[in-house]
Amino acid sequence: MMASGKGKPSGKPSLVDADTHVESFRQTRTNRRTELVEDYVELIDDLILDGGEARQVDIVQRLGVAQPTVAKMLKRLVNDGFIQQKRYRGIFLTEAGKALAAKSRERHRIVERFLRAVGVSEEAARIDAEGIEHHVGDETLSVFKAFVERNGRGDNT
Amino acid sequence: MMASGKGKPSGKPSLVDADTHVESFRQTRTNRRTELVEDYVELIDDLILDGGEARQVDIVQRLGVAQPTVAKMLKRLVNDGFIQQKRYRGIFLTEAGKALAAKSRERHRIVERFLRAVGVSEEAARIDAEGIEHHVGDETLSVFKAFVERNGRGDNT
DNA sequence: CCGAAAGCATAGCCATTGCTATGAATTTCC
DNA sequence: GGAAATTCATAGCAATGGCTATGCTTTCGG
Ligand SMILES: [Mn+2]
Ligand SMILES: [Mn+2]
Ligand SMILES: [Mn+2]
Ligand SMILES: [Mn+2]
Repeated sequence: MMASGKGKPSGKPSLVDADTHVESFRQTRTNRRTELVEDYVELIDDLILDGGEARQVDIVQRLGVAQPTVAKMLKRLVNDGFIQQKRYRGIFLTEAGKALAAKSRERHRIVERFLRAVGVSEEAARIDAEGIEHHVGDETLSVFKAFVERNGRGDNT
Repeated sequence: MMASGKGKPSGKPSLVDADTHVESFRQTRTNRRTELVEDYVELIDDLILDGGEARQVDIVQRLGVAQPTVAKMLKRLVNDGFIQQKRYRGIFLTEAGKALAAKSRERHRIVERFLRAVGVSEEAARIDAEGIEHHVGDETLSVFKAFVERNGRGDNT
C-alpha cells in the first residue's frame, strides 16, 4: 500500500503533494461556479447607480451576449433570491443581491487598481481584472488593498 | 434613435462605455473556454517531468474529479491534437501539447511567484494562482515577471 | 499461468451557459 | 387611440463539464 511517501523522487520535486494540489483545483472550480452571478449583480448595481435603472436590454448590450441568454440567467437570479424583476420596468436587487453586488464591486475595484498600481496599462487592467477578480481570495485581496493604499493607485480615488 | 451620447450623466460616471465594457466580458469568456485545456496539459507535463509518466489515474487524483470526467476530457484533448493516448501506457503530449504546456506552466509560475513576492502566503498564492493564471494577459504577465525579477521572489529560483 | 486488482472505456444522466427563431406584451409616437 | 417599435418570454438546440454505474482489458502477485 505505502500510503505516505513519494513514488519517484527525481531531481527537483516540481510537483506538490496530491492532496494539496487537489485543494487548489477544487477551489478554482468552486470560484468558477459563482463568477457569472457576481458579474450580473455587480453590473445591475452599476447600471442602477449610473442611469437609475437596469433593463434587460442594457445588460445584453454590456455583456455582449444574446438576449435569451440574459433572460435565462435573470430567471436564475430571481430563483436564487438576488434580484426582482418587474416586466418592462427593470431589474431590482434584493438585499442579498445588494450585498453580493457591493462585495463584488469592491473586490473588482481593488483588483483593477492594484493592477494599475503595479504598472499595468488602463486597458489591460480593465480586461484582466474582469476575469482575475473571481479568483482572488480574502488574503490576496487584503494584500492587494494594502499595496494600493501604500503605493499610488492608477487613477481615481 | 440617438446613437451616440450617454443616457443620463449623473454624478460620477462609474460606468465605462458599453463597447469597451463588452470587450472585457468577451475576453473573459474566451479565457474561460481554454482554462481546462491549459490545466490538463500543464498537469500532464508536470506528471511526466516528475514521475516519468502521466496516467489517467494520476490526473484523476490530482484534479479531484471522477475518472470518467478525465477520460472524456482526454478524448477531447486527443481530438484537439494536444495529446496521444496509449492505453495502459500513459498520456503523451504532442508538439502542440508541449508548447501549450510550457507556456501555461511558465505563466503559472510567474503568477504564483508574483503573488508570493507581493506578500501573499504560500498557501493562498498556490490556490489563487490556479485560477488567476488563466486571466492574465501578455502585458500583465510581463509586468508581473518584471516585478518578480526586481523584488525578491517568494521561495525558489 | 491464472485469478484478482488496477486501469480504462462507455453509457446515460444532469446542470450550466451559450445560441437562433419566434411570438407575446408593452411603450411610444404620430 | 392605434400602428410600429421595443422589450421581454419561451421553445428548442448544442457544447461543456460534471456525476454514477457498469463492464472490459491489462497487469501483477502468488
Ligand atoms: Mn466584476
Ligand atoms: Mn468579472
Ligand atoms: Mn496552471
Ligand atoms: Mn489553473
